[in-house]
Order: sequence, then structure tokens, then C-alpha cells
Amino acid sequence: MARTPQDVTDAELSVLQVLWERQTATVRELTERLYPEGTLALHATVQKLLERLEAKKFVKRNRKTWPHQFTPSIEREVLIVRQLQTTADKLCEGEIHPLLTSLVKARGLTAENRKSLRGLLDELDREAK
Amino acid sequence: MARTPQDVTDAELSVLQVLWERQTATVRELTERLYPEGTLALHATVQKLLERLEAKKFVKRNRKTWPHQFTPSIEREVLIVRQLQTTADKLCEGEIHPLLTSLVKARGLTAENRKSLRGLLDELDREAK
DNA sequence: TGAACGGCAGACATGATGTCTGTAAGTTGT
DNA sequence: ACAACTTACAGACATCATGTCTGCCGTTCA
Repeated sequence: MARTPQDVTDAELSVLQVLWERQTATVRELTERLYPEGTLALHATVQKLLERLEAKKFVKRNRKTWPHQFTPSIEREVLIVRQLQTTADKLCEGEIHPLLTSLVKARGLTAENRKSLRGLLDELDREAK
Repeated sequence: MARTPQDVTDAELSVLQVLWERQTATVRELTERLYPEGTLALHATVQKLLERLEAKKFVKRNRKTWPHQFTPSIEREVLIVRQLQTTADKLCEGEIHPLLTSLVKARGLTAENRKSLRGLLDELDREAK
């Protein structure tokens, strides 16, 4: 039963979070933000994380500039859906409806939330004609 | 940036899936189901997985019977919510509403699905009075 | 040109996870 | 009660993901 690697690890995600916030940053900026007390070595660590994120197509690197500029190439929303799909694949044979049902049932939704959801559903209905 | 262990691993999940299906089973039954071609050693593997699942309170073991009988002590729905909450914590600062929004937007919902969701929402509205 | 910084390749430590071995304990049929 | 078998349990282990680090070379700019 081979382990399935996560598509985004914790450390990688923390880098992505900053990028989503700033849209663009250098390794140095990221390192200072993530490890304010950090040693020199952490700089290389962040570099490595970016390298892996780039390989996974989650960030884009601009090699024209010096130092390189990094920008996110996946939106938070898209990543969310990916993760949810992964959960669905593991627990519901790919069906996302059970996820939705569970989520909605699991309290924590304000009246406001419910209203906006209804709005979304209406929109979908309209699209489907 | 310490790694956060999964609360249910792949192998553990496969055991849980069978238990959800059968409600109760012995190590032998589980092993035969999960590893039909399995060697003797796999029996101990399943045992270990059950041991870990028991430690995590995801299965209950009845030591009165021989061999021991195992039953799931968490429902699939509950586990789903847990996983989703984990995703929410990582990606949305614990807010589940963004998850819902993403899920609903991410196509794949039939008219039927939308209808049943609306029903759920209505129910919640009623409860909230 | 040289000092400081960034890029990159690769090594490494740790820990999670799936698997396996060995041994003690329980069960069953005679 | 004994042999033959099955199960429980403790612990070891191999593999691999992941976060971190070192060293070297290229770039920039005074």
C-alpha cells in the first residue's frame, strides 16, 4: 500500500500563502516573512520549496529579473477544489455531493452563508436553463 | 516546519472502508478481503493497522470474543467532516464557507444535487428559526 | 577586480508509514 | 492433558516524503 505524497506540503503551502497575499516576491522577501528569526540556511530552504512548487506548476518563476521573481500560478480557489477532490476520491469514490452534504450539515453556517449559497445554486440553475 | 501526520493513512483507510461495509470483522477476514493473494505476514500488518486505528479511536475492539472482533467507531460522515475541517484549517483559516463556495462552483452538481442541497439549507433555516 | 548576494545541485536527518519476525497466549480436537 | 493450530502482541525494519543544510558557481555593482 504505497503512500500517496501530498500535492502540497505544509512548508510549501506556507510559501504559497505569502505569494497569494503579495502576488510576487523574491526568495529573500519570502524567507524574511516566513522565518523572521531565520538563519542564513533557511534562505536555501525556501529556495528549495520554490523549486518544488515550480516543478508542480504551483508557482511561476521569472528568470529575466535578478533576483528571480516568483508568482503563484494556481489560485487558492483552484487548490481548494483540488484538495476537496482528493478527499472525495479517498472517501466517497470521487463523488463530491456527499462532501457537500456533510459540510452543510456540520453546523457552522451562518444565515448569511446560507443565503449566499442559495444565490450560487440559483445561478447554477439558471446556467443549466 | 514540522510535518503534520495524517489522521488516517491510506492503509488505515482501506481497513476502515471494509469495516464500514461489514460493520464487524476479524483480522483474518479483513486480511483476506484486502490482500486476497496475501502472505502470512500481511496478517500482522492488518493487525498493526487496527492497533493504530484503535489508538486513534477510529475502531473499537471486542476482546471478549476470540478472535477479537473489530467495529468502526467513527462514521464515514464524521470522518469526512474532519478531513474537510483539516482542509479548511489549512487553506481558509478554519472557515468552511469558502470550501462550500468552491465546491458548488466547481461544476459536477446535477439538478438533483442542487435540489437536495436546497432542501438541507431550508432545514437549517427552519432549525435556526 | 572584489565583495556581497542569488541560483542551484546535492547531501542529509528525521519521522511517518507499511511491512515483517518472533514469541507468548489462547483454542480445539483427541 | 497434549499436540496442532490460530491469534495477539511487541518490536524491528525498509522505504520514502519532507524540511533543512552545505558548498560551489554565476551575477551584480561599486
